[in-house]
Amino acid sequence: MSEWYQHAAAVLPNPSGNIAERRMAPPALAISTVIFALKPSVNSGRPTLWLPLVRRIREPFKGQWALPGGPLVHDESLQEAASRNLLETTGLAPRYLEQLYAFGGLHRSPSQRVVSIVYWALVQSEEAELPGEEENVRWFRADRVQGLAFDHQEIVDYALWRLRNKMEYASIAYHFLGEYFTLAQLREVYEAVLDRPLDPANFRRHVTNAAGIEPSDRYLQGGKHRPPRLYRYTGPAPSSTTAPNSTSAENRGTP
Amino acid sequence: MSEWYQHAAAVLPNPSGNIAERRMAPPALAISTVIFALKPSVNSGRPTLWLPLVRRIREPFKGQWALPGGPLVHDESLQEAASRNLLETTGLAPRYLEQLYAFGGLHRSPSQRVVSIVYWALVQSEEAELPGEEENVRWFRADRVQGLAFDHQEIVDYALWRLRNKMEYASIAYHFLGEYFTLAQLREVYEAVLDRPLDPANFRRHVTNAAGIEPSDRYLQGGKHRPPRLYRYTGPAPSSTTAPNSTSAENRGTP
DNA sequence: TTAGTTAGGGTCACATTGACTCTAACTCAG
DNA sequence: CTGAGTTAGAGTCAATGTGACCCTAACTAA
Repeated sequence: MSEWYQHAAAVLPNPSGNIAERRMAPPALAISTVIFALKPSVNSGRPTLWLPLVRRIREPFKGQWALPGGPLVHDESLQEAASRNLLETTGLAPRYLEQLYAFGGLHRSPSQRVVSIVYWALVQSEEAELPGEEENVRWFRADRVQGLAFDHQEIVDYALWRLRNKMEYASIAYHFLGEYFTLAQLREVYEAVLDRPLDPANFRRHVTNAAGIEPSDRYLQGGKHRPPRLYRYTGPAPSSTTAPNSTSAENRGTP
Repeated sequence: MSEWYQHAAAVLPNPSGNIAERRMAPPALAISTVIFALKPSVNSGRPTLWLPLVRRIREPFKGQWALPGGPLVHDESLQEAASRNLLETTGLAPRYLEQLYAFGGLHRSPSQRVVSIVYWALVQSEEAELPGEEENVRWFRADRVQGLAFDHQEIVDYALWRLRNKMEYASIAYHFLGEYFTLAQLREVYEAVLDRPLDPANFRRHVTNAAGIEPSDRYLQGGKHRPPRLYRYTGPAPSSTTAPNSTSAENRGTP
C-alpha cells in the first residue's frame, strides 16, 4: 500500500542515480487525500472531526503516520486516482471528493522531489467504519494529530481551515449525513466543524429558510423524547459549483 | 518561450517511444498562469478585465493562443516556477500570485499526458504594459476569449468564476490598483469584475467601515471636478490567509 | 399521572443593506 | 467674477437578516 513510492521511482529515468542525476529528474507526481468523518468523541460523546491515517512501513518516516496517498497511474484522472487509492489504502469510498491544493515545496521528501496534489473527502458516519483489515490504518481526532510524516501536518491544518471556511456558506454539511437527518443532527455537524455551540432555534430558522433542504413526512423514532422530523437535502450536487469538470471527455488540455 | 514542451519531453524516459511506451511514462508536470489586469474598454473606456495570451509557435495547436506556461524546473517551488515563467514569456512580474487549480484530465494534450498546476495573478494597470518585444503576446478581453489551445478556455472560465467569488468578501481588489487610489477607482474595480453597477454612496459606506483601508491626507488633483481623497490599503498581505506556505524552508513533505 | 426533555414556534433589539436625497467642493465657460 | 455642471461625500428611511431570548407542544420514562 505504501510501496507506491518505490513503484513510481521504477519508471523514473534515474531510479538509483546519484544526487546530481536525481536533481535533473522531473518531480514525481503523487495524489493524497484528507478524509474527514464525524465520530463521537471518546469523552463527551458529542460528534467531532476524525480522519484516518496510514502507518508508513518504509523509509522515509517509517513507522510514522501519514495521509493515504499513492502514485498517479496512467489512464485515470486525478480524481479517479484519489478515489482508487483511497479504496486500496483505507477501504473507504467517499461520495464527496474534491481537490484541495497542490503542494510542491522543494524539500517535502528527503530523497526525491515530489509534488502532491491533495484531495479532501467527507464520509458519512455509517460508511466511515474501516474494513479493519489492517492495523496500519487508524482514525485520529482531526484537531489532535501530530508527528505526521512529511509535511502532512501542514496539509491537515490547511484542510481543516478550508473546511471551516466552506461551512459558512455552503452545502457541504449534508455530506456528513445520510439521506434523512434531523435538524439537530445537522446542527451537530456545524457545531463539530465550527467548534462552537449554535442556538437551536436560530439554526432552525436559518436552515429552513435556505433553499435545498426540504422536510419529509417521516420522523425519527426511538429517542427518549419527542420525535424530531426528518429532512432531506435536495440541493444541487456540489462538484459542479466548486470546480471545473476537468474529467470531461472531449477536452484536450495541457500547459 | 513555448519550447518547454520539447524540453520537458527531453528528460522523460521515452521521448520518442511509441504510444504504448509513452503511456507507461509518468505524466509531465507543467505550470501555467492566468493573469488578470484592468484596462479601459475600447468602446466605453470603462475598465474591464483583460488577460495576456501567448501564441503557440509549435504543434500541437500551432498558431492558436494559449496561457503562458512552462515546465517545472528543479530547485524552484511551484510559485517560483510560475513567477519565473511569467517573466520569461510575458515580461510581467505580478505582485499577487496564487494557486488556482490542478488540471489533470487524461486527454488534455494530444501527444503526452500533462498535468498542469495553474496559478492566477493580478497586475496593476501601470505594470500591465507588455514589454512588447514580441508580437506573440497580446492582451484579450477576459470575457471574450475563444478558440484557445488545449483546455485553456475552461481554465480561463474557472479563473473568472473564482475571481468573482473571491471579490465578494476579500481584499483582492486592491491588487489591481496602486498604493494610492480613490474610492471611485476602487468601485470601478468591483464593477468591472462583478459586471454590474454599484451605488457610490453605499459602496463608500461599505468600504470605509471595513478594516484594512485608511484615508490619506492626499487628494487626486487634475480632474475636472471636485478632487477626491486618496486612500491606502493597510490590511494583511493575502497570500498567508488563503494558502499554506508550502515554500517554507524547513518542511519535508511528500505523498 | 407526572416529571423530564427535546421539538419547534414566536418576540424583541440590533446591525446590515439597498434606494434615495441633499449639500459641499471643485472646474470650466462666459 | 459669476454661474452652470459635475462629482465627493454625508445623511435618511425602510426592509431584511441575525443573536439572544422566551414559550408551548409532544413525546418518553417512571
